Amino acid sequence: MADEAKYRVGMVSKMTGLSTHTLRMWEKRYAAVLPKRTEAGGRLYTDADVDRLRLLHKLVESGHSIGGIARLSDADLRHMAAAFPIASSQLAPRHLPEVRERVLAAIEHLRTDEAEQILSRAALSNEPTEFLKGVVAPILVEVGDRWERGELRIAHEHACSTVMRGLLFSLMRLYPTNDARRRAVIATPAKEEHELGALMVAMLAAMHGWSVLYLGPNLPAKEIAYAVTDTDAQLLMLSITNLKPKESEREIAAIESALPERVGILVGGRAAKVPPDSRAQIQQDLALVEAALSC
Amino acid sequence: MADEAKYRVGMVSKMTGLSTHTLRMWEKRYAAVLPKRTEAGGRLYTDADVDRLRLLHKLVESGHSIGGIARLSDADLRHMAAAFPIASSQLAPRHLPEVRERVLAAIEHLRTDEAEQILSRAALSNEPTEFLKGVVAPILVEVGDRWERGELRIAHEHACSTVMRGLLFSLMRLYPTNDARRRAVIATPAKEEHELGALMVAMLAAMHGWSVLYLGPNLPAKEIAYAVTDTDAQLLMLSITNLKPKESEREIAAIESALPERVGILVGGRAAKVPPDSRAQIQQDLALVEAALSC
DNA sequence: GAAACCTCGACAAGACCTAGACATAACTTA
DNA sequence: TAAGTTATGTCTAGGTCTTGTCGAGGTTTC
Repeated sequence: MADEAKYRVGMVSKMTGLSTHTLRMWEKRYAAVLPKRTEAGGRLYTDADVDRLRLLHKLVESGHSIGGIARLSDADLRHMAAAFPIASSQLAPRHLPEVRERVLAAIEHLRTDEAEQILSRAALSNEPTEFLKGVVAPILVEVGDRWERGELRIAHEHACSTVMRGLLFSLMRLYPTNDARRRAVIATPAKEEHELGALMVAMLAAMHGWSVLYLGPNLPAKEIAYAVTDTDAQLLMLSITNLKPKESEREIAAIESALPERVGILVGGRAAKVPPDSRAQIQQDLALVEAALSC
Repeated sequence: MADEAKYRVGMVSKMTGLSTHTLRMWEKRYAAVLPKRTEAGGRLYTDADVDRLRLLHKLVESGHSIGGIARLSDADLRHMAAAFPIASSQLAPRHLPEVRERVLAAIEHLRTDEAEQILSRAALSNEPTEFLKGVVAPILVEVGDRWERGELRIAHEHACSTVMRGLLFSLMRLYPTNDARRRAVIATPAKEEHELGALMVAMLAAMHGWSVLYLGPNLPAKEIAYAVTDTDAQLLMLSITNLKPKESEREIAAIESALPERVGILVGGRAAKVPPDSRAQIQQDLALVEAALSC
């Protein structure tokens, strides 16, 4: 259905912006695409052909010579196009929905470098909280959903997590923390493997001048308590997205009982649940987390 | 499909900021790069050429004379470029054992920011392979050992992994890859959670100009195969440190059977084990991995 | 029958090629 | 210190190659 040859040359000309002359020349001289023919000899292009021609057009406009790139594989072309994003198309993607779309498209094709590039730019040209709430979180949710619907694979989910992890980590380091008085420990309790929420929070905390000790996912209660005590931290932040309510309560109770009174505890994430008598606060909304951090 | 030289001199001029005159002169007088030619005699540069020219340009701008550096190897150039900004500040401890000691001490006190700082400096003032073999790997081993001896806790191990992960990730991004021809997928098979070996290899690959798709740990065979096929990669690198021999063999066999012939497979890590009739190569030594990557 | 296509050959603008001259700055040597 | 040498980027001139566009003459599609 999709690989049916259906477009004639005039149509393709309108679709790609290349003249029919040019289309024929690119075929004759460089074999850029080799469309099927009707019995009478008329050219019939597929969707794939059109995509390829668009790509070639874009690359030629950005300075490549058609003779040099016409015979490269589609994959190579896409890769080259990703390497020249600055040229015309993506100067400053400030519009968050567009950023999301483009990142998702890149993830879908496993082009992590492209995703990283778009994300880094967007991160720098947007308010950090907005960026987290409007780009990072929605993308993670969307990728998760699409995976559950079978539209994406585990490989995509891994690629996405990896990109986000690296990005958040780098962003976190943008904020040099010298404030010894405000130290926060951030981690994920035992059995909770999902660390991206914790990373987002870590970034927010670093941004607000906290000195962050980020310990990553899946850490036993004892260890978390030890880290907090040893570093004399004032705040412990936990992220819980996949635990059962019982597990969540148990872990938090265990951590809490091992901590000195003065330590604040902030728990976030979809599956956060604290025991009834706990002093730990649940805070789902990133903006509220931020508010808590800035005081 | 293999060795695509695709940029003509005008394009390269735009990419590097050097005039076409200068490009030709550097070639004629100093053989700085020796691009392939079209049948008609036109220059055709590869991505590697462009990278090299960028490097040379940078070094020339920072005071070196082109005649003096034009014939040096890529590795030497990169080394010079990395060493240059640090040379003046001499803050960086060059002595690797000292770096190790200081990082370990920082980890012991959960001072991750300090560990990061020392590591970043050391990374920039040393040959990457040396850095990996002399600092990153030994520290990971040492932390593991001390943990087993009860001298360090899980929290330390987590903190250490987190720091290293972030560091390797950032270092990987230092090498922008425009080379569409050499694509590598790097991951860890199902059940293998230990990703730091894979990250080290990913960094090496990026350094050698490979375009790296890093997928992280614990990925099922099908997914790995899908990613390789979908991205048209030439090389798959796996790291296996904690699997049982049987598991290792099973996973690799599964991956291998789902891959096209042309894809090279390189397996590293303490617990790497391949089935007897496999075409996958085992390579434990980072220097040898590097050798495999540079050809 | 008009519009859309086909092939082939021609053409002009611009990108490139080589070779050699030149200007400037840095370094050597008398 | 002055003069000579070397290193290096830029320019010109004359010729070749690349590539988009046109037109002529004929065929297919609607």
